[in-house]
Amino acid sequence: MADQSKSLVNTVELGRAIRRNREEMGLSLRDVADETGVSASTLSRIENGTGKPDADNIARLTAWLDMPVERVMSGRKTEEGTDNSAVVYFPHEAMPDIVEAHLRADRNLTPETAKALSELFRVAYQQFSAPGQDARGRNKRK
Amino acid sequence: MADQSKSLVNTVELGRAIRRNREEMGLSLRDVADETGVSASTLSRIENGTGKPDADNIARLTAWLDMPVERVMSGRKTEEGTDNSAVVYFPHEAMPDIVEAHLRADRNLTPETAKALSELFRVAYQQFSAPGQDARGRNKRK
DNA sequence: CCGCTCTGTTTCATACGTGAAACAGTGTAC
DNA sequence: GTACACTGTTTCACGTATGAAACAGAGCGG
Repeated sequence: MADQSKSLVNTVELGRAIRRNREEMGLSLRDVADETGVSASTLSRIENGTGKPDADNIARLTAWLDMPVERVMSGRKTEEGTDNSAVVYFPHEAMPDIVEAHLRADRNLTPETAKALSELFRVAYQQFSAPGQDARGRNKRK
Repeated sequence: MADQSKSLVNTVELGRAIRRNREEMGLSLRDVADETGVSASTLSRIENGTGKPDADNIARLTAWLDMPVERVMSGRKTEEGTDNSAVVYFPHEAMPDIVEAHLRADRNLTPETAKALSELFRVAYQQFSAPGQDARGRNKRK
């Protein structure tokens, strides 16, 4: 009998991800409610990790987060350990953006912390990047 | 306001997949119930497509089927987007490793600089990561 | 025939997730 | 001041998914 007690839905992570994303965008609960079709009350409960959202709402919210559902519904055994399938190589000058995106996606960080870290990283990276050979014009976008 | 009415869970496909898999293996509903932790009655309902299973049961059953949850919960597929092709979701605590790997892959940095940056990042990240939150145990029974 | 064991299905009471609406702060304007 | 508009949270009635148990067959051995 496969462990009937344990909840396979990571409500805490989902809640944190939503709150982070929402605050980053400067949206209210009711704004997100309008966008996703999930009521503000339910959103509040999910962000605070009380109870467990039903499948429809999980689908709506992960879609809104542009996040894979597996991230939240961990029925599968995800070969724990350094899953380097997550490591991808990328256009080199986009590094700060990539890091920033990753930081934003990291629900262990508050939005403020994520922003601070990405700023720190951006500065440090640009400081140290290509001190001598940045003759090649292609640089950070935006 | 995203379609509030439409169900985002493909119960029919899930039910069919389960029944096919189960009959292929020559298992009874109660066998699968024992393996997955989903009761036989619920399994019967799901196989016949009546009602909508909750998130936990979907997780359990897709795991048993070794089927990606996206197959059944079609909130939306990650297709377009702002060049997040390089941005992937990753194991939560592996963030510093990811960044380090990226830095190492960056040809604009000397190995020394890459190492220094990754060290800096690692320290800063661990410093700010996960301030107080821990997994709040929410299993009342067992 | 009866009894037994298996099957899938269907009650049934319970638990709980849900959205609307009420609530409690917090600004901000007048 | 006191209105007003916003915020997040909580209350509430309701719908519904759930598992245990009851049910209805089917197949088989005595």
